[in-house]
Amino acid sequence: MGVKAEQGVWISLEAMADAAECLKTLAHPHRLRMVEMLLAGEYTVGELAEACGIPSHMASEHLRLMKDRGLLDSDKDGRQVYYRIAEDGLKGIMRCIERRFGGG
Amino acid sequence: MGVKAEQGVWISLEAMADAAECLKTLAHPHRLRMVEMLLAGEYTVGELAEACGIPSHMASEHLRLMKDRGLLDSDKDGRQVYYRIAEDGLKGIMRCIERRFGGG
DNA sequence: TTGACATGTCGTGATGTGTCGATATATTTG
DNA sequence: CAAATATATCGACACATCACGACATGTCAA
Repeated sequence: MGVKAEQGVWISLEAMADAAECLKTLAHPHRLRMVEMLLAGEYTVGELAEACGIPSHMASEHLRLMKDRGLLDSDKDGRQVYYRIAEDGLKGIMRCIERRFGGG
Repeated sequence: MGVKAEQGVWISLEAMADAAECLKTLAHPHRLRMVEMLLAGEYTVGELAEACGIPSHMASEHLRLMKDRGLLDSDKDGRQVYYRIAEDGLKGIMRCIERRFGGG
């Protein structure tokens, strides 16, 4: 007990606040599902909404939140809007989630 | 645009809810700092509190939250309490965070 | 036993978040 | 133009979260 490694320098609390905001944005079952899907390809608001079982105007709000925080980006095509991953780090996080929570 | 991979089966929304709860628990700068430290060794409530710059009774609340949700465990030694990592998956998540937010 | 110390618990007020219905905007089709 | 469709926005409400002070518990040492 009390055994600790020799390390005195940690990630700054400011960086941890950024990381926390990113995790908080991700920490919702529907948003996680959307990110999971978008890591595999592009989807419209309606497709993402249907996969989550929610009305599309709610999907739109989740997507806007993630876009505002830099996680996603979007392209308009006619009256549809395609979203895609903008933050590269999401791939690694989702891999961790799949390892721990997937196929169980 | 509209290019998507051939995949029809995602992690269940129930599993995503579990993952979301885990991420939400982690999504706080002080809790992230605590987890980062505990991945390197064992620390007492007071040591973790000082590293975060918060009173120890607040550190105690964060630690209880993470323990209640299965992320941490603790051992009492006299009047001190040592916390340690209980959830193996935290290692991978923290590695992602260090890659993306560390040293920058 | 008394006091100091480490940790934990409780109640509260401020702030943030999720959900939903109603409505708005933009685009295509007839 | 009018109707239908896809997406976005607004306002309101319930609910969760956070930081904090006050207080409680347990442990050690004099």
